[in-house]
Amino acid sequence: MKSSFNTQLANWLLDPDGASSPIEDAEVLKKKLLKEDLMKVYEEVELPLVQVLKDVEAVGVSIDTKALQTLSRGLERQLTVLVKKIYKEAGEEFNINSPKQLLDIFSRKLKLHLRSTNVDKIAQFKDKHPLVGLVLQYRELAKVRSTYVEPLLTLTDKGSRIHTTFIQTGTATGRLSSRNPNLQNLPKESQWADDVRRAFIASPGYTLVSFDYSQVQLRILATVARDSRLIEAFQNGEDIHKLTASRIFNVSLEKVTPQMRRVAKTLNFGIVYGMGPRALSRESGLSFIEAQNFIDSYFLEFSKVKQWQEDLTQEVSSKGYVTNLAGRKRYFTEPINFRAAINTPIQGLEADILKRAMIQIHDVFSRRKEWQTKVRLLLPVHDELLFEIQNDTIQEAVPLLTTLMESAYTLAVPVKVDVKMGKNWATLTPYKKKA
DNA sequence: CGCATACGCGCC
DNA sequence: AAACGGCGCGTTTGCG
Repeated sequence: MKSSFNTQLANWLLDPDGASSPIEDAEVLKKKLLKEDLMKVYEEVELPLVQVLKDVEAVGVSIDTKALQTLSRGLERQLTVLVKKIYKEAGEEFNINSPKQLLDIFSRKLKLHLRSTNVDKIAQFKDKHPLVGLVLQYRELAKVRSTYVEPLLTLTDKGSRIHTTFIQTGTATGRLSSRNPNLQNLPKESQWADDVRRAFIASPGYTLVSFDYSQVQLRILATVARDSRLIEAFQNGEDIHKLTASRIFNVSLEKVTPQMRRVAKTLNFGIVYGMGPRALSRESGLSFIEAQNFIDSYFLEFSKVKQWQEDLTQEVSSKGYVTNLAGRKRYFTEPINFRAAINTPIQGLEADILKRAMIQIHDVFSRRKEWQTKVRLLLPVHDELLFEIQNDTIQEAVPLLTTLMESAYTLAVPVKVDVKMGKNWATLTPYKKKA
């Protein structure tokens, strides 16, 4: 089979931010890929992934359009009621969707002089005036309807399946993105999440099975920072957030309260993003000083992580780029965003792990003709793969898929996958191996 | 009038 | 005063 050189992939790998002008000539691009040590990730990951994604797009996800239509009508009705209430409370009609007009209303009617109307800023004033709560309710409903329910109904095909488009060359870190519709940002925790996700169903005779990499970014951090404490904790299957809590609060593991663990969890995830005290205090409710102290304690305890961050900022300053363990590369220009630089090798390797898993799985299952239609990849979501599997094949396929995902890439710590299954995407329950 | 931008918000 | 990384999208608003 003739496989022509993919210039789009090559251009993107050479400069995933798309800052420099694309080079057209394939021979020049090949030389550049070699020179920049990007040929491996091109040949082993991006090129084979093209066909995998095509297949995934073609399969699509089955949608319960009846459920969506019911949801749509319900939202419509409730929104009508809400709008009336809001106009009444405000004493006039205005465009609730306009932050500008909303600020004006808040200022004139509530004597609340704000510079932003986002939920974090205004939620605290819910008790002060009923209008605030009503507006937030309206926002939630309007968001669900206009961003999810209506577009999903529009984009579902005659066979009740929806086909997203994956953008393989759209992100700076190596992740995929999804559009028309974006199936990677469906509500999960909000009040309406289940109503939306219930509409994503398994084909008749199939079951949805999701495979989630467990704390993969922290496992990558442990690996790249070579932090022995983190590595040990993952090797021993310890509760990583509890461990962090114990260290930063300077108490024994048994004395860690749920509260302390929560802060530690925020911090653990934040570290990956280069989080500062301000962000931590905002996220956790701690004071700025407390947040600063916890970050200091964290770096005192996990000094290798601190060291890794410092080394990396050095490197990006001198070389002008960062790479991840898979060889993927991202250039930074002045002024360098060091937080992005810190996050890039972690988020990027996560993407490479998932991509390698997808390719591996595609290879294995396309070789087994009898399994081709029985195990279908429906959707990658950054650290998760959603499949639909024919009911009589689940017991056989799940362990194999789990193993393939867990062995897609070798880290300094075990790579673990959590499996859940169900008839729709809202009600997945942990997979239990049959005895 | 269409297009680009800002805002706000959903996910990992 | 401020900076927590990566996305896509609906709506409003300003610009040309």
